[in-house]
Amino acid sequence: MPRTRGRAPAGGRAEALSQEIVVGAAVALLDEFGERGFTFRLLAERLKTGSGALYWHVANKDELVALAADRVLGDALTAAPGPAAGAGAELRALAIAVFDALDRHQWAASHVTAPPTLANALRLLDRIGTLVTRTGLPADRRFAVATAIFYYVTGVSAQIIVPGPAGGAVPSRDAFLDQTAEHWERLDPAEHPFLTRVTGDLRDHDDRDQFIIGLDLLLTGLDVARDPRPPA
Amino acid sequence: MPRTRGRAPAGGRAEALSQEIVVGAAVALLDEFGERGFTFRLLAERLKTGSGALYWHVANKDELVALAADRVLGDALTAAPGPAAGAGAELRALAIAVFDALDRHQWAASHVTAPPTLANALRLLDRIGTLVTRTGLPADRRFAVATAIFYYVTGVSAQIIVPGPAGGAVPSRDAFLDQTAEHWERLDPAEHPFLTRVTGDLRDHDDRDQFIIGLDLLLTGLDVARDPRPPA
DNA sequence: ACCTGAACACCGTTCAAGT
DNA sequence: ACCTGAACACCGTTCAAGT
Repeated sequence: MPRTRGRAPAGGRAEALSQEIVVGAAVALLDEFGERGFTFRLLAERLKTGSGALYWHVANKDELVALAADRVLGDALTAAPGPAAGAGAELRALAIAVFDALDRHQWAASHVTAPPTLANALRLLDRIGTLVTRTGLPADRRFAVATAIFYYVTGVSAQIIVPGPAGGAVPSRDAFLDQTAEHWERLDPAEHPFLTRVTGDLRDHDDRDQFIIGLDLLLTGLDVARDPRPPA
Repeated sequence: MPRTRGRAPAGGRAEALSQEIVVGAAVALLDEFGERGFTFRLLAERLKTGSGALYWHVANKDELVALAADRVLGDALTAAPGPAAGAGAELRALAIAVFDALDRHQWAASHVTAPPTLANALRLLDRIGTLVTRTGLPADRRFAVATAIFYYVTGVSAQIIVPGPAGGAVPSRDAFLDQTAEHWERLDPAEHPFLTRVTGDLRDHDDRDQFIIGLDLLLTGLDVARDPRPPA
């Protein structure tokens, strides 16, 4: 039972404020209004408190958003499936679980920084490193490879998951892709020989599949690094 | 010769404003003061104009920063070395040139979005796609692989290159790493079996090398995808 | 120890007015 | 067509005062 020292909370709030409550409310508002629409005033209102009160629980807005993003990572870790057939498969499932969690909270990906210092980012890197170890990779390469996978997951997710304008409003991803594809089609084929030929792929592609394709390239590379075969 | 219609520019500015001049000044100020310290007022002052004048040349601050980031990508493209021995080697050199350019302008990486719409981002993806084509990868996989490499380069760069506080002030990356390593050392080895064993690697690692290690994993994966060998 | 809410310093953007 | 600069609406953060 949480001790409630000092004055009882005002308004309708049942519990005293805590960092956990503040971060939880921040996640909800970031989901709802996006990073743009998320303000301390709004958060204070939602928590029925003064905006100054928040500074008792977090140092500033940057720290709060970082903590909110770390909580999203925590969701991914608990959502990730358990032991699978082989460390490689488990690594793949973990990475996809993180992508999916970040996709559900589009503002979050760009706030996961490296090297990790927050609790769930640390857990994630540790789990990746443990799985990399289990693939049999020599000890002197484990840190670099684990970090590379961590960077891929968070960095590429942030690149793919562009935080659409508002939370609920989806201004049609298809419309955006169509518009971009038309733009590419109007380019000069002499200057853009590749792009002018792949507009069909652009229209059809799926973001999650794209993430997985790159991930599989990376994991294949890991496989080769672990067990190099002589050139044919 | 640029036509200068209307009133001659005030103050000491020799030329009329243009989007090119505005973006150039924005890059300089972003380098100097970081994204935090970069304001339209400061930019207007630097250009000896009113802050409202900037809105004649760019729609808003977001667009201006995106254009500034795209210019950094342009630098990378002109800096990238020419034809190398093999498409794979050229791909690798191009990716590293982009990383280096983004490293020189730490605010830029997180503002390169996908799918690309700005001029230099389009050039970069086209160049990557052309090189991927030259490796001999079948047509139906080129788009996905080229995009994966593009995402890796921009996304992982953004993750690795954390925009230090101010522009010139370097609050010692080593100090930060030391501090993080100490943090990891204090973790419970039962909960973090991997991290507590790699603090040495953390202290010693080089960001650019890390980028390249992941890149090489990816390119190895591409190599295998292009020319799959039967399992041993 | 924790909360309140007004006050401060600042910022992006707009716009009527100029040339 | 392009620039000026004041004005508007808003925001993160601080802090004296409360309990």
